[in-house]
Amino acid sequence: MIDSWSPWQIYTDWQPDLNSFKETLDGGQAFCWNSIDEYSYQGVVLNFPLRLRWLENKQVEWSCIPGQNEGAEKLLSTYLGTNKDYRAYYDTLPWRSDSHLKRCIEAYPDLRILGQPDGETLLGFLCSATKQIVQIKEMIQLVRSRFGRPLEDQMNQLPTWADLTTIEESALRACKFGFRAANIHKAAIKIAEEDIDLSALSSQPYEEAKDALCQFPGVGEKVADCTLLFGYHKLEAFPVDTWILKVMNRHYGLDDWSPKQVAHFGRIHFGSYAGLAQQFLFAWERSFGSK
DNA sequence: GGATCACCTTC
DNA sequence: AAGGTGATC
Repeated sequence: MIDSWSPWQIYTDWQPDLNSFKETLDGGQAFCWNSIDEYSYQGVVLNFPLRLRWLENKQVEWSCIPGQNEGAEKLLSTYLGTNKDYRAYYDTLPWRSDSHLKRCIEAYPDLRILGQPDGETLLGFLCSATKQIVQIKEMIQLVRSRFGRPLEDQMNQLPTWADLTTIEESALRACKFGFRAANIHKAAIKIAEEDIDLSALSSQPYEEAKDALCQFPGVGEKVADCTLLFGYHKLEAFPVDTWILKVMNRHYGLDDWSPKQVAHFGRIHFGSYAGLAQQFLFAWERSFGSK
């Protein structure tokens, strides 16, 4: 369709290198971005269709649907993290004494932790158990196109948790959700019946919010930590998945440590911004750590 | 408590 | 085997 996207606008608060740009949007924090070409992505966040592109001078530009400019700009400032002092975050990480972490940061110097809508983040990571990123994206895309509110140009909003109460488990299974369908259906019912306000968790401390999330079926420590890190911007969350177990084994000598033990080590070793460190380690291992 | 296994489906 | 969780022993 002609003219369905606004003119490109400069996003002034982030000037990433190309690797950091791609890894931030499409490195497993979010499952809604599809590449248009080597330098740009299109996706839908809440009810905002968005495009982001990277230019040679490290400038990032964005575009939305005409009429949504104001809302889109506000959303992006949360999503990409305006006024966050990443320099200060890096400074607290132990890269001075941790040469592997230093190497990971140098590979993705402008990597950011996204600030996604909480409900979308929870749904995404409820889909993530023993799935690869491409598969999670496919599941999310299917449920979006079949059950999400239609937006411009064949794009759809992700179903809300209220929407999900009306979607049968079998319909979710038909979206390739597998055994995750039951968890998601039950979580939706629980949210509705107990009148749970997911956004209220953001004002709670990390441990309390984590306990609350772990009450949902299908949410254990790893899914809770991912939701807290990418959906509530709680940077002390340190998700431990198979990649992080591998990292800790190979680069930190933690042989045969349990996920719980590794999570404890991570919080002690990396500190208040352990989740940011985790994302560097994760990104590096996936791209450069050989099998 | 810690270890083991089923759970859907696909690459 | 793939970005886990929950039930069972």
